[in-house]
Amino acid sequence: MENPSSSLLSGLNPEQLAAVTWPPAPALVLAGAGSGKTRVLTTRIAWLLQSGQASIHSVLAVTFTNKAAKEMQLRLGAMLPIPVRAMWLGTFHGLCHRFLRLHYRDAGLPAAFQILDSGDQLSLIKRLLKSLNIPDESIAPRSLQGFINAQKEAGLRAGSLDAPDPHTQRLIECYAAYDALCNQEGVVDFAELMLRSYELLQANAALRSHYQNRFKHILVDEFQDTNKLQYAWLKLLAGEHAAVFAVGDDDQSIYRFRGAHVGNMAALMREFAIDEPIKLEQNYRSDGHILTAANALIAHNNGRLGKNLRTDADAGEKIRLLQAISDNEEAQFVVDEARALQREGWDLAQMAVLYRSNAQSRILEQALFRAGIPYKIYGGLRFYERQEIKHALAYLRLAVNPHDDNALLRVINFPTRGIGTRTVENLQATASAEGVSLWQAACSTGGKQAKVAAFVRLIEALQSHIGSSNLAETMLAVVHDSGLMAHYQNQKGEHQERIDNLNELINAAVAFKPLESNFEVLPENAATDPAWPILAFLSNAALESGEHQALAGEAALQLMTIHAAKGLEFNAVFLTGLEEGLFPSEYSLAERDGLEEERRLMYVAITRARKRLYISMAQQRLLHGQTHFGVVSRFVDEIPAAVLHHLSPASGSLVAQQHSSQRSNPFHSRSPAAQTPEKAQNYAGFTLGQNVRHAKFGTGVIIDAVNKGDSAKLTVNFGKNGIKVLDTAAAKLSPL
DNA sequence: TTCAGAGTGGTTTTT
DNA sequence: CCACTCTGAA
Repeated sequence: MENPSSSLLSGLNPEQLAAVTWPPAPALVLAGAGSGKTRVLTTRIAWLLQSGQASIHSVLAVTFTNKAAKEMQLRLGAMLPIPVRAMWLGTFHGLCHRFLRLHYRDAGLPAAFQILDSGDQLSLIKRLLKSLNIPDESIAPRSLQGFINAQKEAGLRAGSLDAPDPHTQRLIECYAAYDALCNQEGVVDFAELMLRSYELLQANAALRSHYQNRFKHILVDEFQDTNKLQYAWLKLLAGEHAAVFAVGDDDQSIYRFRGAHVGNMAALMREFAIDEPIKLEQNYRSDGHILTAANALIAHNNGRLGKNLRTDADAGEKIRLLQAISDNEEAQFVVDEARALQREGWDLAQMAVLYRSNAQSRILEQALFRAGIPYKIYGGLRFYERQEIKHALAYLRLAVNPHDDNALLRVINFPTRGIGTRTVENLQATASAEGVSLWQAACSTGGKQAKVAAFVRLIEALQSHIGSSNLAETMLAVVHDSGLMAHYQNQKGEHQERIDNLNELINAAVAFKPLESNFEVLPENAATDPAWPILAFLSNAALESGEHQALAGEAALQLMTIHAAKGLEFNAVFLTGLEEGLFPSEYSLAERDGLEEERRLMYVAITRARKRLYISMAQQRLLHGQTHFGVVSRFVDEIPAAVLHHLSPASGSLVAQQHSSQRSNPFHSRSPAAQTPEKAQNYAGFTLGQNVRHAKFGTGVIIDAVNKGDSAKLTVNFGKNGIKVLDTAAAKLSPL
């Protein structure tokens, strides 16, 4: 009989197999672009569960984006019949949120605490600065926001900071005032979700040991993107015993500007005594020339952990390089080539146009629009960030947590109900004089002001709705009773989209699956508090506002920044705007190691392409209303000339002669069939997944076995000592 | 209170 | 160039 793990593990290359079946000890997997990183991560979880080494209770798996988390859930669910949603599998912020909902009391938070997204955070900061009489030119709201987030991401509270200069001193004071205000209003920003969780684990020994004992396996995706706080949180959760299994690629670290700390990879190796990372260097995505270019480019960086991608694919086509006279010509080139490829049978949805900054998209858009080529731009305004949606949610937030001043200010006069700046200022004065929230001030002065009183009654009506109806009915009431829907319906002009969005929000409330299935143990307020479904819905909206739903529909050319393209792949990629100053960006050159980060970005861009890669630049470009004259980016010079094919825009047909016949993707793993775990079979006294010790190779884990009469042939992964096949008749193996 | 016109500033982005 | 914020008049 075939052993149960074989179907799970079949099709893995030796490196992947070594990673998937690594014994329960800390490991760092250096996974190059297109090397099957997600597959390794999910297969390892499945293997740990199937071989009985772990239960879904003892695994924690963390990613950065909701997209990645969903992908893992999906794949895992396809491999094993398990209640995936109850697992601690999610984003850093999502898991911390779950933790804080469970332990809100210990964390010092109200049961109805709300999450601030970055827009909410910024408006709260503006309000704070105004109340402190600090003018914008003294401290810009955005810079304070950056300061606060950076401190939190480094795990630092205002009280523990020292000021090297008077300006920083002011910033620190504002930080302290900001935290106080958030506490007063019962709101937490994204970074606070992490920091509060970390501090709670650190301060509460009982809680800490509970979770440390619970999580035997901690798996981390995109580890190179973790910031210092996230790393500290992981370390605290891991305690002395958990097997931290981190997957990442230092060459794809492109988020330093928001706190990512590549140094965490070296720190992990040092602090968890990992001798050597496991390297996944076999690339299953790109043709040879493309990979050659990527390897050569990234070799210009210093301080890499060291990794070189290889492929079994053919060299494929050379990279096509165009120096256009102008940005218009560059855009026209993209249009012509995309059309030509489409005529050859390439799928439009499998082509992408990438650029360094969003500002570059406009001219491409115009050209595509004129040519009638369908396209889809990623990275626009997200659903939950649209103003009509934020307004509706603010009514809801106010209903569950009336002390949320941010929410009150957003909707007290929207739609306009005659409560102007003057009235609001009076409320703010009353509130700060009496040390109460705006809501309380509105309630107490409402008697004198009919308009304010009407607003108070509106919110109270919504509150009573919560007690008597379900989420969907409450949402319906919010959208209509607030006057929002009527407001957009009565306005002439372009408001149909907003109306559609509000209806879509009601649909989302109807379809919302309560978070209950995300908890094995429910928070204490979940069963008793009628507002719980609303809290769940609002949290979900804040944490998952980033999901750009891939629109199913007509095939469209994909336009996005290089950052947004990370993790994606396309048959053909147009990499545009390769000019000094633009890419690498002027900004980056001033920063320490900024150029290296830009080069990693270029590396990410190149490795998105499977079959065909175009690189283009414009000698003349209109930026901020001014014409810039650019020279070719140094990154182009760092690609070996042997893999480049220069195109000349004057030569008529730009499409090179070769036709690519392999459109279907010959590689790519078959997804292993769903597999029910079978009863552990006995192999000469051993079972799959069992940990064993060998005199010479140390401790390892059994990943495969075949019975052979009285003895058995065991395949054992000894971690850094490799994978060995041992005969129980000869080898001295003892159970651990 | 509201709306329209002047002014300003402008990487990358997830949660 | 364009999108967003602020200021002044109706």
